Amino acid sequence: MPEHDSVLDILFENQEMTEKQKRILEAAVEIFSEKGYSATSTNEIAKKAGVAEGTIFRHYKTKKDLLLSIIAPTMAKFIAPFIIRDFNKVLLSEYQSFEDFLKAVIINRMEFAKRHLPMIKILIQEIPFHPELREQFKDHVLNQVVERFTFIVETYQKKGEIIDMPTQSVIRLTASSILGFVIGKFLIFPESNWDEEEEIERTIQFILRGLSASSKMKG
Amino acid sequence: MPEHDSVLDILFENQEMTEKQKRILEAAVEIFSEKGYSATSTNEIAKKAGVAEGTIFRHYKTKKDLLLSIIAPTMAKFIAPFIIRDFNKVLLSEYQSFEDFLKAVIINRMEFAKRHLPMIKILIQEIPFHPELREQFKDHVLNQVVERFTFIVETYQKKGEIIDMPTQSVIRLTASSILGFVIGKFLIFPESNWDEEEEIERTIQFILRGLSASSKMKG
Amino acid sequence: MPEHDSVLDILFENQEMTEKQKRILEAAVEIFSEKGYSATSTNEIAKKAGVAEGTIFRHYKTKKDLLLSIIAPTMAKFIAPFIIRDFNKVLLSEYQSFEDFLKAVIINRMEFAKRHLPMIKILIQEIPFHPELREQFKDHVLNQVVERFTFIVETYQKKGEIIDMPTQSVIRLTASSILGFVIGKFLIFPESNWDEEEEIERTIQFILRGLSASSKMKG
Amino acid sequence: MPEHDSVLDILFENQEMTEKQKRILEAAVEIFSEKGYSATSTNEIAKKAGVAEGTIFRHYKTKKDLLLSIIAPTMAKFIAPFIIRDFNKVLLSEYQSFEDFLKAVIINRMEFAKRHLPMIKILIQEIPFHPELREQFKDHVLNQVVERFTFIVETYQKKGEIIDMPTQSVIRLTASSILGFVIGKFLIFPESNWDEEEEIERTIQFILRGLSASSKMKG
DNA sequence: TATGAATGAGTATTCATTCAT
DNA sequence: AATGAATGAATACTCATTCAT
Repeated sequence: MPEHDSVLDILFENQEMTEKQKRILEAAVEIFSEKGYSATSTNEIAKKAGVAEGTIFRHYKTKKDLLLSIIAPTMAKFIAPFIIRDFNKVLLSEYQSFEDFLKAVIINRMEFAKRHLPMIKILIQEIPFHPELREQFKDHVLNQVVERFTFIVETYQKKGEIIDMPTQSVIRLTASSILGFVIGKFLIFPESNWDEEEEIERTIQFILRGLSASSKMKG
Repeated sequence: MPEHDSVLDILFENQEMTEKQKRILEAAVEIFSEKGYSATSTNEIAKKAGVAEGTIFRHYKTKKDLLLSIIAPTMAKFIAPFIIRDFNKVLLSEYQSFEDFLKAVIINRMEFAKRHLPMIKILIQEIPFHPELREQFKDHVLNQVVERFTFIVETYQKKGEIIDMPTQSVIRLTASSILGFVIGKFLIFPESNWDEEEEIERTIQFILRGLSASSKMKG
Repeated sequence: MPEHDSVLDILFENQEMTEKQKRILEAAVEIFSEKGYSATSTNEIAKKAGVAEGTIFRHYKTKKDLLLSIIAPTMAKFIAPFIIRDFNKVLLSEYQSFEDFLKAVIINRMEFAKRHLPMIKILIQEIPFHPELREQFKDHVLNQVVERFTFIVETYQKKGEIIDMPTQSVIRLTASSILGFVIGKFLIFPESNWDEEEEIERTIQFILRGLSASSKMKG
Repeated sequence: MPEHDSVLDILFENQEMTEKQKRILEAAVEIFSEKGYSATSTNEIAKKAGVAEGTIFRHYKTKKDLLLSIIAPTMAKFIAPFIIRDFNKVLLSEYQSFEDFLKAVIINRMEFAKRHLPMIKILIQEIPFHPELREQFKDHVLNQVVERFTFIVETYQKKGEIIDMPTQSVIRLTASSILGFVIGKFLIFPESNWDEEEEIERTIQFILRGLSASSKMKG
């Protein structure tokens, strides 16, 4: 939140960028997220950015390069909070219960997703079509998240707060619920007016109950 | 399920189609699902189908027409089981508990999704970019599903089997969990070998616990 | 000289070509030879040929392909007379002296070069810049020519009609003199009016004397 | 031969040039000779020269200007030895026979061509495509050479050392043989290892015999 | 003098679509 | 019903050149 506070702040950080380059990124994010990467022409981006088409290629060697320069930092920033040093120590000392921890994480990352919605949309839409992005996503996002959360999940499993289940499954179910909310609210029904706070609360409670060890459901 | 049992059966039903037309659909589904609609050229489809490019346009006025002729029947067939007459009556008489019902639905539709994976993938990928598809999806899929399930959900809510929560939220959370599984297993990690049955069971139990009215989580 | 007698006949032979394809070749040959391959735009070719730019690429995958489809047959036809069966036998029985033979060859190939001047010009201009063309030229033209002529040259060397010198040098010196004439007359000074027949005769006599074994020049 | 001994010395002479300007010329010569003028981009030259693209245009108004600044001095230097004052007097007093004279000239200019090969290559390749260069070449090179040599050739013709033939033809045949050697050895087969000295000697003897008046070839 | 961001015209090539056969 | 040649608009990208710094 320093000098710039655009939706694109995470793309601008630590970079010397000309005004035009910023405008190109801005336009690209907007159109990519609206029509998809493939259906977007560089001509269109140039027009919206108010620059000559050639200018795009002075800054990004190819159209794909432009896509990557949007997606890569978005992925990086998305998991940034998880890869601080002593992640586990901090968390375990800071949050008393799994519920507290989960709430904090969900709300925090949901804020991030909401703020950077167009980039998240691009990310979700394009990953399936670009193998190298898929690899990057698996290596730098999924694996990192699983790695960081394993200890946390196991800790609360030992405490009996959450059910005995492979960490991967815990994460999958949790992520599904959250992404389901984000995608539904912001991407599928952007115009309908949900009571956002209440829906978030419902989602969190759903996850907590779903993972709770307390009541045996089967028999 | 009659004479043909291709992955595309649901596209062929009730239609007189020439051999070439079928091959076109087949090729289109495969390439659309691999590279996305926009990134696919009709030339490519023609080549894979082994027909002349002109032949595609004899059967489908435009490339978009071809896309619709894949997506529309897929949406229709996906909700087909829900729009039979006396849906509620049948269900309530057939399944003793919400769990039974939910299991049946999930397993049935998951089978469908698995079988018709490429079409499902196209559906998911393209809906965000085509407003008319989005409308169609809302009107013919979401609304239908919500409508059909409202009575069911309310019934089990009254019985105390599931928590008191707007039907829409129940459906959203349920659908998120299921789609999260399908997308994760088949689209993001097609090569990794999950224990499919066990993961399905975990997903179902997660949903059931998450929706269970039994244990009060918040104090 | 069958049904077609265009300058391009050697490019059309044995091919089913549409009228437009022929016009494309015609235009390409003309402009390539005037401005060089690199300085020629496909747009320009299309305009001169009276076709849409896309039509070029329906027939030739790339601009380079178009170039090759001009150069390859030209090289092939240029050496065609030399790779008939029993080349040596025919020659030795047909021509009494080396002079007769040389005259026949020179006049014949000079006719060819004159007739197909634009293609020859393209060939000469572009070979230095396309390694694969250079290879093709060495393998399919130079080597073939050297191979075919070795026996002939040796025969006349034994008879004492031509000087004792490596075949390659004999061919180099002969070719230089002929090409020097062709290039000078047709490519460098196309407008000046030489007495063609007399210059050809001078060139031939120059070669014959230059290769004659008779008079010892040194001492 | 003074302070600088680069291949480009003839381009640098009599000029104040910045280091960067020299590097630009150097890069241009190298790339032009490798890929041809048209196929070379100023960007590429700038990169190889290690300067900004704008710098090229500070020194040469256009890309063509850059080409001319290479070709013009090369042509000038090539004929420089011929346009000294009292050219004929010097020659006739210095060389006893036509053979001596021819040998001296050939070896001297061949040295020049060898040393400045890339420029010679550019010259040969580009002259056909630039009318103004062609004019310059005719006026400042060909005509000069013919003019200077006429008296020499006629002198030796009178002495009976060389055959009776128009000076232009004598020059053409001589030049063809020499250029044929240079182009063959350095441009077409740069990698093959000819016995250079011997081939030069063969070429000279070929020319001398070819031009000799001694033996009447035609009966 | 030198830079390098910026440009707009131009490049080869691809595209969805048409149409005569 | 099917072809495939043909199209012209659009595509991503390159070019020589300009200009403010």
